Amino acid sequence: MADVAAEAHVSVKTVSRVVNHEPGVRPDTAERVRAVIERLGFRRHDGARLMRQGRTYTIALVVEDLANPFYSQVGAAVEREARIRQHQLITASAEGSPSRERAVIEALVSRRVDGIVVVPADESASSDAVLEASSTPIVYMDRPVRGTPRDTVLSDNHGGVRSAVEHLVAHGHRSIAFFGDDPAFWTARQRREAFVATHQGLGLPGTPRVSMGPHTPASVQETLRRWTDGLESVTAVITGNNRITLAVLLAQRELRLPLSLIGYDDFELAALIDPPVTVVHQDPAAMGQKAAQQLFARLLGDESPAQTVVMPTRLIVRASGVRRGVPTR
Amino acid sequence: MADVAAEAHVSVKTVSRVVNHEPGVRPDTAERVRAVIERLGFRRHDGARLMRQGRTYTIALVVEDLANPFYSQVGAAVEREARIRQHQLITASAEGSPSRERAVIEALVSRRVDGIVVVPADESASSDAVLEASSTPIVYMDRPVRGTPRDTVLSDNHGGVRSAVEHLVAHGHRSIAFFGDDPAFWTARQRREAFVATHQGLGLPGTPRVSMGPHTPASVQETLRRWTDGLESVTAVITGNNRITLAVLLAQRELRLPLSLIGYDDFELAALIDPPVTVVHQDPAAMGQKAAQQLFARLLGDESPAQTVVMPTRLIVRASGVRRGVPTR
DNA sequence: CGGTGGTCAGACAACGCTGTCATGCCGCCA
DNA sequence: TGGCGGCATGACAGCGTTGTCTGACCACCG
Repeated sequence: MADVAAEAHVSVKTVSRVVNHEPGVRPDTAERVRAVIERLGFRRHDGARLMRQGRTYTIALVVEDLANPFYSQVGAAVEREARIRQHQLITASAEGSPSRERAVIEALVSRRVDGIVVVPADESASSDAVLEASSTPIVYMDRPVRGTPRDTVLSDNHGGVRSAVEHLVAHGHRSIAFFGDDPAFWTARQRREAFVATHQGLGLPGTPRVSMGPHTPASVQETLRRWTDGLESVTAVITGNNRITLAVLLAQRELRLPLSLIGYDDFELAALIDPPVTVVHQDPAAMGQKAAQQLFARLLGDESPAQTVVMPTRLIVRASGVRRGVPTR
Repeated sequence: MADVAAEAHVSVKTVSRVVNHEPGVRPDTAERVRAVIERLGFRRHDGARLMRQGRTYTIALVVEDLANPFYSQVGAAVEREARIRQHQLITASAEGSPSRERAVIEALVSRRVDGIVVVPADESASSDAVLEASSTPIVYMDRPVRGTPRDTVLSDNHGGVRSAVEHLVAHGHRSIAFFGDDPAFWTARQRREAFVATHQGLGLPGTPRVSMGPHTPASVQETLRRWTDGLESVTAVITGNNRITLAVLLAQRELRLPLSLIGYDDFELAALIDPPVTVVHQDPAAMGQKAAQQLFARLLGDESPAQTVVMPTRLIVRASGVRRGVPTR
């Protein structure tokens, strides 16, 4: 900027004014400055600018794994909201490790990002102190966190599972089982509880059959074999996430079981599997958008108490939920 | 930092030394400073630090759409490389628009990111001047760009298509058609050319049947109907990307065509479709990793001439490639 | 013709940190 | 006892901007 100023025989401040379209520069002066800027290929150094202004116009997204479609859709949505508001997005993976997540968040705070959206690795509010000290706004997604209340965007796990159970029951199923993810995950526990509650609420016979992860394809197959072996055979299965849906589909094909199935999370080509798979759809893009909007509201000075939003799920009915199972009697 | 210095009765420079683990501070002094830092919740302001040092320890990735699995895998790989090297990653979508891409790149250059990985929207080197002036290293991915030679990481489109054609021919197919994407895309043109060349190279009868995009499900279905109607019916189809594979699968199901199929790009659950879909797999993670590595080599001072790397593809053989088609005679 | 107000432009400090150089102190040796 | 070297620490400038304040100049009015 100093170079431009010298070349154009003006002060740096005037160059600054021109660059930022500030008023109070005579058109001919501005033109002269612009010409020099063009000639010298000058670009304002945003780092310096933002330092002066105290804001970085940058937000961050911390997730487990960017390649996971759920997170990548969240990422795309958050990036979009950021771009609309002239902010940049830093994305970072914590790879599911709470300690790495903490380190990542601290690094982001050191960079003075304006705010952070996090899908937390666990429920310990391990970065609370840092966030507090720096008063960096944060929005948690998908899973709540203990400690200081913060803005949180969750998915309606309970409603999603309930809609799945109800759908199966409406199609005549009475013997429904649930494959959940590792109960270390909050969402997995939520979905399990929802399954058990709905199972009992609807007065289905017997104890709810539940198998929680971590699963392997072999363990899923083994469990499935056990459940379909005998008089009280399961006729329908609900899965707790994407990966498990895949495992169940494979096992089912292997064992030639005509089970009904409802998967949690929609997936590409679910419609092309035979039979097309009915799923509980959470809308990651909507969740990401909502989280980003919450964050930006805070950045604009919203001081209201922390808020938890529960996003609805939607049952996408395809063919796999209808009765076609092994008769129970 | 000044606050800490005052509180600990030392100079800011000493605080700086402690924060950065520089030698030349007496242990007891360091300890006192650390205590104050802890008490005050001080965090070094990386923006200021990086400004002083001239590097931002930040790289950027510019793609079309973060939610697209191809790009999200690239993103995850690039982020990983960045994290390993203590850099942050800014991700940005250009949504396929060259002008937006240009704006995005200019913004990144203004932020003085240390380097950029781009999947370019088109072949016009529209950001050349800016990159040149700022001497920001850039690596192009998936598609080359005209203008100044730059590091580029491509996929072996020719080899991928050739392996697909050869696989089909090996299974007795003689009448193979190709559905490509919009020829505005460099990769689409590459794959088309590869198809035509291989078709002729192997001495397959007739003119190669090719349909280029943009496609709609309806247009795909119509074309497919035409090609399978009559004596010279097509028995196998090769698709030019993911989306087209999906469209063909749907059309095929609709029309009840027992076509063989090889898709470009692997996709989740390709193994679960009936029959499981044989695909040409490009490895987005490997491409992203390679691109990031190239970029970091430049950041470390590698001054060698721009380099183009072509990453191999792999044919993942499932069932859909074998002969099962309508007899040609 | 002096005063007033408006327009354009520049000087200067500051954002928070670090690189460079200077300083003070201590111990050691001749 | 004077000189020297090494260690711990600090003063200061500067990274590239922008906010604030000041100043020069001009036009206009009474």
